[in-house]
Amino acid sequence: MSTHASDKNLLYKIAKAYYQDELTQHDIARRFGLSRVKVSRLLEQARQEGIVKITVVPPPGTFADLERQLEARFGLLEAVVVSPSRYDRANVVRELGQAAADCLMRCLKGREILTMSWGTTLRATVDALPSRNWPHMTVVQMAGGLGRPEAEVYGSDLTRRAAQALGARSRMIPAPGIVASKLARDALLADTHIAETLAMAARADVALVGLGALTPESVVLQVSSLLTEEQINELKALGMVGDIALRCYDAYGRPIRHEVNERIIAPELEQIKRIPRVIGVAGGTGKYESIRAALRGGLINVLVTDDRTATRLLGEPDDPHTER
Amino acid sequence: MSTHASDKNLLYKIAKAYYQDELTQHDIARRFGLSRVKVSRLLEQARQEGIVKITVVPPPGTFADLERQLEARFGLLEAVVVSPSRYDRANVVRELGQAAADCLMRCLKGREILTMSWGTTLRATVDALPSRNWPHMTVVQMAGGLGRPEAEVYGSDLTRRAAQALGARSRMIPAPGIVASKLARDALLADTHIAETLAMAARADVALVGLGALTPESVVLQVSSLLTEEQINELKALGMVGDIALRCYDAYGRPIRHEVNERIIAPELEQIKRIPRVIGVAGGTGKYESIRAALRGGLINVLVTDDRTATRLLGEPDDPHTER
DNA sequence: GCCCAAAATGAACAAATGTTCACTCTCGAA
DNA sequence: TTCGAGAGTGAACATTTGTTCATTTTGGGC
Repeated sequence: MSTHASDKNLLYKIAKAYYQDELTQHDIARRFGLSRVKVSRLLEQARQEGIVKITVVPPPGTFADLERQLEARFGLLEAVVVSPSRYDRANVVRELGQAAADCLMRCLKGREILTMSWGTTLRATVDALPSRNWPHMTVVQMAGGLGRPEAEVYGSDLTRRAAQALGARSRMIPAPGIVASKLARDALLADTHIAETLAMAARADVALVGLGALTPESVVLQVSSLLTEEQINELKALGMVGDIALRCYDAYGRPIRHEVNERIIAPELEQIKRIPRVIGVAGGTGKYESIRAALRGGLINVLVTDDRTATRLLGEPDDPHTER
Repeated sequence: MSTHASDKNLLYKIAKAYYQDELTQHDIARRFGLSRVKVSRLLEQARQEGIVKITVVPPPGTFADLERQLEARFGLLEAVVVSPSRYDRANVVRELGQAAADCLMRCLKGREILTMSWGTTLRATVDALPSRNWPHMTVVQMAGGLGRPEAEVYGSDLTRRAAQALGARSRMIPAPGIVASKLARDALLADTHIAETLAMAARADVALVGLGALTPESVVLQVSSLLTEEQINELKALGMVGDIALRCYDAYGRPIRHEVNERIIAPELEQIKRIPRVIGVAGGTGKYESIRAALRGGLINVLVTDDRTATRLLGEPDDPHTER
């Protein structure tokens, strides 16, 4: 329903008064002898008819629209896309870490429970954390450690360093991530401290996780002492494309049923999904399938990645399996 | 204070979410893990920094900006500018009448007291009134009549016709506008009905008035039976440039002190100024000085005129005497 | 490490805006 | 004329947004 000229003129004058002169609808109503409700409706009409145009200017050199598409497509709370200056693994990881740290800091206020796994990307994230003094925050280790206990890269190290940077309390899991048998795990879970720590991780406000993939660097694939070649092949055969905190998932982000699950010290995927904010950080070559799966399965709701991966993720047709 | 790229990116995403996706600030806050207040502030910043641009598109073929300038310059509630198809007096008056009728109808709701003077322009206005059924409205004659009582153009005629068109009650002044002596006027004002009608006019919600000018067609100048040539010259000598409902004013819209005032049956200019909405209708050649004076003196707060006069009114330097 | 000024924060409040719903008005048909 | 459908209206209510102010946090100097 279009209106004739004199009506448009009124719409224009009211819109000018509202958006330009910043009068309130109440004032405009009094001025023109209309009711406030009517002014509200006329403004609505002015927007409808394009008399008022609101544009949001994309800041140059950012990937805001790519991010918005990712958010929309995969139902994310937020997507963060970085454009690495070089695409070698070390640099991608460093820049992802920086972006993830920014993104994390933005949503922390200093009184939350933060849980985190470990991995190269998260290490870069921790390295990029600014220093704070947040005694009311707790950083909780999400999964048991891997590798030899004296190797500081995995296990409690990142949690400790993150807590230190933020001036927060920390809560460690003094146990390996994969143990030799279900029995061994049950024994460890009988330990009050370990059980409570896992419970705490499960009810964290924010989780910060890396997305493992089937690349040669993969942590999971390297612990040959506990996972045999055969078991790894079984997992692959069951469709495994990646893991979050040792919990393996298939191409749709569904947990893989396998005996190995019973030997892992970490929250289950279903528990992780219940955490309000799960920030997944991953990018670079080889992570694509794992990220896609985590997105499809709704395992994470914030994604920090690089522009190439982002573009690739959007390059596919829509997919009915996508959950969120 | 400018911000760096990643901040702008956040501003952009929030602005998009707010203005484009129409999420509430509350939702956006939850989504990005911020407080609502912060989102409000970031949006403010986004507008400041020009990330959000709001434009109001002027509808073609109207004089909205001319109107807005008039409003701003003379502190009007509203200005209405028409562009007559031809500039002969008859046509200008007809189109002014149409516009004035629209403007009047827009601010009437059907329960007000409307008071009106008379004149050719107001006649055109009344002719353009649509038909309504507003039994709770009252149309009050503002000034006594002029000319021979049997001539229907002046006096009560317009008031009656306006009331009829609107289905409203009417209230007439059964008396001439200018009488022979102060004594005669006092006698008339002793009449309860006349006195009450004038009082009612003075507390009207809306007044509709023509602006008289010193043109040959002027009604005031033609009533030679009551105003002598000499008196008219005296008025001119005192600076008279026009009148509203027989009340003469000078170039700054100030009332002119003269004996004639005491013989007029109409509210004083000061009383008219107190009416919340005084719509002045005038345009075409010769009305300029009178309009300018009425605007300067704040005698009217809504002006309906033609584009040439409007342009001319804006063409002058600012003037410290202007009141509103 | 400690301290301070300045900036940032969010809870509580105040204002502005949007929405609903019962009612009124208008217009056209009978 | 009367009648009724449909549009239009604004009071009351609900929601959203803006502002203030006491407090916290931050960054920088020592």
